[in-house]
Order: sequence, then C-alpha cells, then structure tokens
Amino acid sequence: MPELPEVEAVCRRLQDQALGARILQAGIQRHAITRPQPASWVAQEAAGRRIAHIERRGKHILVGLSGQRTLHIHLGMTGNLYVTADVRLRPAETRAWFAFEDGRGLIFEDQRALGRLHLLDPGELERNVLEHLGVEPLSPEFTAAWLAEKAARARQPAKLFLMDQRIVAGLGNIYAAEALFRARIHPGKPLSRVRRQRLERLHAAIVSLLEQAIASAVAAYGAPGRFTEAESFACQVYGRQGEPCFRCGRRIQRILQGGRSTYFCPGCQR
DNA sequence: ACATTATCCTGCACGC
DNA sequence: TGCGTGCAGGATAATG
Repeated sequence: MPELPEVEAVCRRLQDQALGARILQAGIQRHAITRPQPASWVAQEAAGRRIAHIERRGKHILVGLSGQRTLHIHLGMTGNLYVTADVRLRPAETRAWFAFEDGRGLIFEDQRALGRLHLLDPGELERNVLEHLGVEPLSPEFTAAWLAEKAARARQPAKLFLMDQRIVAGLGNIYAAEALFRARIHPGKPLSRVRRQRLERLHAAIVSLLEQAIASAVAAYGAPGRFTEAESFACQVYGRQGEPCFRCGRRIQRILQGGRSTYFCPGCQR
C-alpha cells in the first residue's frame, strides 16, 4: 500500500528516468480511472507534451507537463508508476501508458484499479488537489508546536487525525499505527487529551519513521518491480494481531476505526 | 454539523 | 473441487 515513503520513492525514480521526455502518444486502458474526465480527452491532451518536472504532495504524484498542464496521479492501494524500456510490452494490469519518442514509456499499473489519473490546469490542480491537502510532514512547517496547536482542537480518535489528509498529508493506515505505537498513544484517544511531551514524541516519531521508510523504500525500489510494506519497512504493530509486542510482550490487538483495521499494543498504548 | 457507512476494485484466504 | 463470502483499504459520496 503506497503511503508517502513509497510515493516518494516512485517520484525520485521518475525524476531520474522521465524528466525531459516527450510524450508521443498516450492510452487509457481503464476509462474509470480518469473520471469524470473522458479518458480519450486525457490521452489526446497529454500527447505532444514534455515532462518538465515531477513532484510529490502527500500521496499524490504531480507530473508537470509543458503547456501548463499537470498529470495528477494517485496510486490508490495497489498502483505503481514507472518507466519501461519498451512501451509496446505492457503488463496486463496497465491502466494507462504514455509512449515517449525514444520507445520508452511511462506505465501506470494498478491491480485493484482504485488509483486515479487526471490532467489538470493550474486552477484545477489548486482547487481539486492542493487545497485539500494538509502540511507536508517532512517540511519545516511541520513542527512539534504546529502539531500541538492542531492537537488542541482535535476531538477525533488519534488514528483518524493522523490519517486525515487535510491535516497532515501522506500518512496511511500503516504509518499512522506505527507512529502511535512509537509515541505510546492509544489510537482511540483524541489528541486534545494527550500531554505535550507525548505530542512531541509523536512528532519526532512521524518524522523519523518517514525518513527511515523513504530510505528503505528507495533502496527496495531500485530494481524494476513493486514493493510491499514488508520489504520497505519492519512493522512493530501493523499486521501483528495476536503476536507479542516487541517492547512489553503483550499481544498486539486489532480494532476497527472508521471501518479500517488499527493495530496497537494494549500494554504500551494507553 | 458532525460521525458513520457505502462505494469503487480485484485477488486471495477461508469455510462449507 | 468449487463456489460463495468476506476482507484488504485510500478517498470520496452518501447517509444517518
């Protein structure tokens, strides 16, 4: 499941391989991924443009094209975006492809097809994407003081706070759970009831967790192929229901929050 | 106004 | 063996 670190790894690789390439032709294999934009329109509009810059915002990939258009891609649960040596050879789960002049191409692969791809003008990019995203957790803006200020008004469970992309952009189910474990905060506890010292610990945990995860995601993503959370990062609570906590030995529990699984240690997180 | 639930998708694990 | 069911979840829409 691509969260911020995996998306960052994808972007760095694209910056290495796709910058400057000109899109000769594009194809959308699964029309639903561009909704509500017509797939044929997206393909036609992308053709002829050059890849000028590539950025990440939260879990969103922004491929800046010539002529003030941005290819906006969200990988969803199972998506992957990479440059292939021969764009004529495309895997079955290809949802969209962008052929370069030199025969290479950009492939958007997505098994479950929950990912999205749009072609946006600057106004749409701002209104449809950027406006809805909170602070970048690895930017100077994200400080312990900033988190404490937001936390003071946070009434929802801590896990839901961390997963809300409008507050902090980029954390998903795995890293939210792991950060709370490291800060020893119960996922159901509103952050408004968490002491300042714990919040500082949470801030530090988020930053160090993401930095470590980026390093391993970049390393794991060196060769073509996909990554998994297991490859990119060693989880201490996620997916470990019933197994002993590495710190206190109690069994890791799984609960549902907002219809999603949350893993935590009942001994360490109170 | 807020919180919970359904929806989109596919593959896989599971039980009968 | 095979089939149906449920589950995984990021983000948004719809519902209560």
